[in-house]
Amino acid sequence: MQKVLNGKFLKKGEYTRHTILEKAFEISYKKGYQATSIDDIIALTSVSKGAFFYHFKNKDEMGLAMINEIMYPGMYEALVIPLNEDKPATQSIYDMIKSILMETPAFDPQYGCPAVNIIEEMAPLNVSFKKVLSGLVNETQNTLEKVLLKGKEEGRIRKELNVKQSSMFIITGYMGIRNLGKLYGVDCYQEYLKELKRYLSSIE
Amino acid sequence: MQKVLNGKFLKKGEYTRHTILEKAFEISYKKGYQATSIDDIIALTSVSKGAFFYHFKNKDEMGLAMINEIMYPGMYEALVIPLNEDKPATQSIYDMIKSILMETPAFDPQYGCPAVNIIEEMAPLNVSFKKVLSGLVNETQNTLEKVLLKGKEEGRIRKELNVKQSSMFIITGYMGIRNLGKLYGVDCYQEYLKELKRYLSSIE
DNA sequence: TTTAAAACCTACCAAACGGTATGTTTTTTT
DNA sequence: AAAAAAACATACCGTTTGGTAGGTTTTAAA
Repeated sequence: MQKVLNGKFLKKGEYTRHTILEKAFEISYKKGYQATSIDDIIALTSVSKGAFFYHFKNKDEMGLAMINEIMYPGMYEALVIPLNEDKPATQSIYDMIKSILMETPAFDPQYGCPAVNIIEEMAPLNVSFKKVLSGLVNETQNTLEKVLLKGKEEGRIRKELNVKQSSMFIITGYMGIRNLGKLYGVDCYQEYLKELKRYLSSIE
Repeated sequence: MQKVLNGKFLKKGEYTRHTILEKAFEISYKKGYQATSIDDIIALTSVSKGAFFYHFKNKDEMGLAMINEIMYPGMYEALVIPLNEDKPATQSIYDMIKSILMETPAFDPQYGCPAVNIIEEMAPLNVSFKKVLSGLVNETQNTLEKVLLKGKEEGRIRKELNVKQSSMFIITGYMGIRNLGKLYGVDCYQEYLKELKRYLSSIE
């Protein structure tokens, strides 16, 4: 019991489990989830196949754990926390999206957004993935809605605005630009952000 | 020389080649490109593996042919042609997107859009795919730009609007809603379309 | 210090994968 | 009708895949 992660002490087993998930996240972000083999993962972790299957009863259980234990907290840090800062609603949303797009070194435009990728790939194929990913998107949309609603109350956003509709529209834009970025790189991020700003000012 | 396709007479070889591409398109739309095996395809076409490799020297060459010979014409029919109808710009764009989303029986919300799917999956992994898919998106964006420009000239769209920016924003929205639809189905299409209409009226 | 549980390792397996080699049939040209 | 080219079929191959069996080491509780 001497391994440390984020200031927490972990049992050895918990630590290896977590590194497996982290490495699986890294590889599947670039190669896709299905194309990432268990052999790929254990090669990068220098953990044996026996250890892998001690912690996860099959690949998909690992994949679900990866979403819950790596991507969920990552989404929280990149999205929920910044949106709770005390700024005008539209500014807060714009800054958050710009920050995710331009200032997250772990994300490479050519590989898009891990969450978007795995939705695209796995939601149609596996109901368990679909459920847990729906939960993740629900949370981000709820957070956006709250910000827009608060903006309304502060009189900074149009009273007639349908916040559910608008927050969904913002999310689809983000998902789309992450996809387009795979073709055109950061250049198209800039143009997207400009038009996003225009859209946001249109709801003020 | 008696096989007929779209009113054209095809040599037998050309016909089988085309059916291979069509079936490959069908399966890979639902399973993903990489997860679709050659055995899957030949099982559905009742064509032998020898025939497959007579027509394509490997799987990726088939995949590229599938994009060029199936998806490209499909994009043309669903996008370019409708946008050239004589309507006000924003109306034309809205109708086209609504039609693709709601009135294309071959597309199932849970499986998204074939073009978006294969961009997401293959653009980061294979430069040949990236190139041909960039071409496809370029053409759709150019078509959108032309429509917006024409709308400007007719005085129906704001003079200050950056058409490149706006057309890209519209495309990212479409890509995103196709992704979100995998989680929430047609229900979210409706809400997206409402906000799209709001956005389009904001550029008038 | 003993003991039991947790954590891990090695070697293996059947199925599926993309692709090839070699031959046969069908179609077209001469 | 003969010859050549196009179009296909069958059987196979090496590799990779997710997963298992069975034993060994490491850690923590008694």
